[in-house]
Amino acid sequence: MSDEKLTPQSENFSEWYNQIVLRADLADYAPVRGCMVVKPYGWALWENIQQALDKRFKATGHVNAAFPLFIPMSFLEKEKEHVEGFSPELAVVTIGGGETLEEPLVVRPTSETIIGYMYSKWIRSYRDLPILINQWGNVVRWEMRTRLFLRTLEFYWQEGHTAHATREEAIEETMRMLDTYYRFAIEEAAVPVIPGRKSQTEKFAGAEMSMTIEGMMRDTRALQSGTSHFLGQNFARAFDIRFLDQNNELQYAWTTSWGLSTRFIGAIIMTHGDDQGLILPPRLAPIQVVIVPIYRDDAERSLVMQVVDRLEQELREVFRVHVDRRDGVTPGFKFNDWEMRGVPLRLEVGPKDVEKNSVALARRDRPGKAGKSFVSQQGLVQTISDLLKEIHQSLLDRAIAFRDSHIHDVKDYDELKQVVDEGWAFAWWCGSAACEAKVKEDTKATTRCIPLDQPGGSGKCVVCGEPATEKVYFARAY
RNA sequence: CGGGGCGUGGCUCAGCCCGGAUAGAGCGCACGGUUCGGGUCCGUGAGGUCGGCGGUUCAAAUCCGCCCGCCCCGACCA
Repeated sequence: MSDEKLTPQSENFSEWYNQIVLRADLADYAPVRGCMVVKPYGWALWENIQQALDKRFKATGHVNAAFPLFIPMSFLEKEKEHVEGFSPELAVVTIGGGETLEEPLVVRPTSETIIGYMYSKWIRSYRDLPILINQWGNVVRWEMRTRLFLRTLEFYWQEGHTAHATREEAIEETMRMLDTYYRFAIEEAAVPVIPGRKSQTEKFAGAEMSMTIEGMMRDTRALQSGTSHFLGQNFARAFDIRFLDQNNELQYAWTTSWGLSTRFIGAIIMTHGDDQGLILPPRLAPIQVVIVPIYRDDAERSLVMQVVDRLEQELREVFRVHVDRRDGVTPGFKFNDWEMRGVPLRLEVGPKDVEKNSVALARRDRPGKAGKSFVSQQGLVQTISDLLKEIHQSLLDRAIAFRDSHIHDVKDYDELKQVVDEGWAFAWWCGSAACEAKVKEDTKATTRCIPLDQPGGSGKCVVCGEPATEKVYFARAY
């Protein structure tokens, strides 16, 4: 499977990424340009992401539903910014059943329009609000350049769409879902994203305000890892989503939408991975503990397997466990193989362990001997449980340390230009699109977000020197 | 869409410039043995009409034309 060494991150980060996706068995290239096949191991990871998020959505009062893949072209055209933003990347169906369609159907690039249409049918009274619906599905955006997980023509995601009676409530929802993503990223994936607001140029097509969680990858480039949009009344007006309020007055609803996609798998890979391969955060890893039996001959084998089988039964109750029963490959090969696949914890059982009632544990976040320990078979569930928590924390700590050491509080424009080559710049910004554009032209860096966490006070825009009240991150992004 | 690179067994590539007879290697795969606490070793074997179409030629993986696809860099983007 993985016979050769990975290209080191430092040598060619893109190449490292591509190799890891293929060799860790997460996904493969599909026969259609820009499309991917998510392989079972990658899909298992996505399923764990889905479960973790879905639980959080349900806990905040949301329900799931499913809307059609096809959307009438005219729907997209009802919201001006929306159609302008998406029309260049639409896949359009013009023939169905051998006949030219009266109206072309677009394969959904996102579902605000069709859901907006349905909401206008469903909403009559303030008593019908709020509507809090999420959908797990796939969408298509005809991108120029694609990369597995990061940008594919078709991708899997969830999109939440809510409608509210008041502006305040919709904004509250927008922020709640941003916080949901933020906590998911930190608590489940150990990915220390920064929550903040998108600039007007970077916001979602059709939104009044877009919130984002931005992650720093190990090449210091930024990855937008999840978004939550306050759509104002834009889509309500376009689709006539109106209701009678308590005073019997007709009002437009306030809507939000929020999404997180399979791109997040890319975030996990590029936040934690090292030159040995993938490192998966314990709470999301499809396999949390892999057991590698070690033996020389049939006699040792049966001895060892007895213990392995017993431990498997015991651990299976609590963890996602896999026993590597492959014969004909050496333990050393298996070690490397599972490290490539990012399994957070490896458990080795050999003849010596059978004798001493012990096992060897090797943690993925600390390569080599440093991460290896020998522990008793007694109380193993607790030992492993503690260790997995520790691994989660150490992954998070490491990622935070990396992120913070590559964020530079820049004082002037020269420093900004220098810094964005190998990090993020944190700077005062006046909010003008012209200053944003200048930075982009000079450095290829864009504003990533205006973080919620602001130092307060005011300063001078790093580009034009005009008064500024907010600080923003500038970085090169995926 | 602009710039660059590439398409030869499953993978990575050699061969192409300078056309010539059964198209090679390493890895992987199958079988047998050997090994097994950090990517074992040996043997045997299966597997490719060289991206597609057309042209030149006695003869094309090799030369010419068109097309298709992929990767990297840019513009666009979850």
